[in-house]
Amino acid sequence: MESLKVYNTLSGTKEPFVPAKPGQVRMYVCGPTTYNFIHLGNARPLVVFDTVRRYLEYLGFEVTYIQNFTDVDDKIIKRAQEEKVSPEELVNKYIGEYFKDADALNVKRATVHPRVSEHMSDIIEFIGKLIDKGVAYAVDGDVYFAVSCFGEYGKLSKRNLEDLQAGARVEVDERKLNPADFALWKKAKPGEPWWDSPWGPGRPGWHIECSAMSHKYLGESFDIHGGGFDLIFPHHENEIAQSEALFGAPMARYWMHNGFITVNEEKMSKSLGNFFLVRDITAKFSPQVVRFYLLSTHYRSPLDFDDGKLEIAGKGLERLQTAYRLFKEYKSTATTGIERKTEAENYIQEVKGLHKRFLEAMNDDFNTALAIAVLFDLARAMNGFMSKGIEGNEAYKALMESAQIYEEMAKVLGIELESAVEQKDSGLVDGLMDLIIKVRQEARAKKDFATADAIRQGLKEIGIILEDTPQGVRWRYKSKGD
RNA sequence: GGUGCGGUGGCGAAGAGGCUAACGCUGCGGACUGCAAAUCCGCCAUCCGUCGGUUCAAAUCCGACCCGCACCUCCA
Repeated sequence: MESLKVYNTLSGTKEPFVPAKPGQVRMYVCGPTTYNFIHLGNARPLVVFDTVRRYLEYLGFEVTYIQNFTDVDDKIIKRAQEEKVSPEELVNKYIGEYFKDADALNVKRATVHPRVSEHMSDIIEFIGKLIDKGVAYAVDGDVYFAVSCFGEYGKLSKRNLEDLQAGARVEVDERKLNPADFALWKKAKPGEPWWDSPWGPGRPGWHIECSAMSHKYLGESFDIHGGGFDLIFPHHENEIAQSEALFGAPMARYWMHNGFITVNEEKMSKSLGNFFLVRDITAKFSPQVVRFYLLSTHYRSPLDFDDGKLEIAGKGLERLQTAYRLFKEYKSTATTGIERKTEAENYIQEVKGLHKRFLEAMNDDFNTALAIAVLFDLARAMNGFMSKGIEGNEAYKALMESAQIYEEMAKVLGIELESAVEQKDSGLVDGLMDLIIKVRQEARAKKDFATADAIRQGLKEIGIILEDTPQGVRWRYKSKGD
């Protein structure tokens, strides 16, 4: 089987994935600027790279995962002034809120979540070294990186300095040596937060934080650097310039970029104002559905958002969860019967084939859309096997094995197989339901279908679904969308 | 203007030289059922933006064109 391949923005091709240190993966993902709740566009890289991480861990790599918080920034200052709170308060609030959303989406915590405000000395030191190296210069309190000193500038975004100048939409600052030079340190303006530095009071430019912090936690050269497509230029291009000019080594071996979420085919962004907060979406749909939806398209493709798409995702996820629920029931009521060894063996062969297809999908640049398709195939295989009423030891073992593989796959994708509304809370409810079902069964036995249907309908209205199956009566809580 | 990505059934979405073009939703037919639901079985693109070309063979490669999107400015 082909081993893992990763699309590298730097080369524009899929490359075999080989980390610098065998068995270990060091990755850095650009995190949000914490001045608001996160929106769906922010959520995509979280879920995508969390899935990348989960798969790498599944493959047995030890993953060091760093995700920063940009907590020093113009927009934060502005927002803090508007809300009449200090930038610190604002940032702490939204970092707390960030974790609520990320946790709900099943995004694992990073190994470290470094914050700019807590790494000022690292950043200042980094800038100092760039000046010493002669690739950065200070001009009355500001410090700029001299792009012309870095010969490979533009290699990530595939542009050269001439192109950039031709397309420049920003007014030229006469103090810069080259119009494309970018700020490493910005002189403090009145009323803004500032830190002391050798160049006077000020604060870091946007790009330097990632160079300084990734260096601190992952070293001069690490394996994967991830983020959204829109960070390729200028953010990641500038990070490369800073880090590689200083260390002379490739900053990251693989650069991965996720596509955008669009709304009516237009990019969802804060500046366009067409964004949807994760918080507002999860008020209508379960966070699990949101995660499932985000993974249902390959991470590099654009993904259009509207409620209808989430409804469809919800139905799909429910199908997967139903299969798992049926398995749990089968497991608890499994009986011994006639051995059907051939069927069991055929089944397990099919399951193994599906498992292989799942790995192939994930190995092909984390093709979660295909991986999910395999999950559907496995769900159907399990349902089919169970519905045949095959019994006996071999069948039981085969089904247990398939369910274990099913669980593994779901875990790699971070998808919960047990619906959030599934928790059968107390014995009291179970007892009451047994009683109600018994009464209804008596009505059915007497062909009093009016009563039976009224009970079923009534339960539905309070959120409980009854199903009369050949195997008996089943009940479950209604999920969002039912 | 420069750079990059994409156009696959009613919808969403995989596939990137050669099995009947996955998978999900929807729809239709069947099994099961008092009915409903769930589940299972089957059907639904002679065709992959358009026009040419390469090839024994193309949705997949090449060229031109049309359309959409993104980046070049803060943005995931």
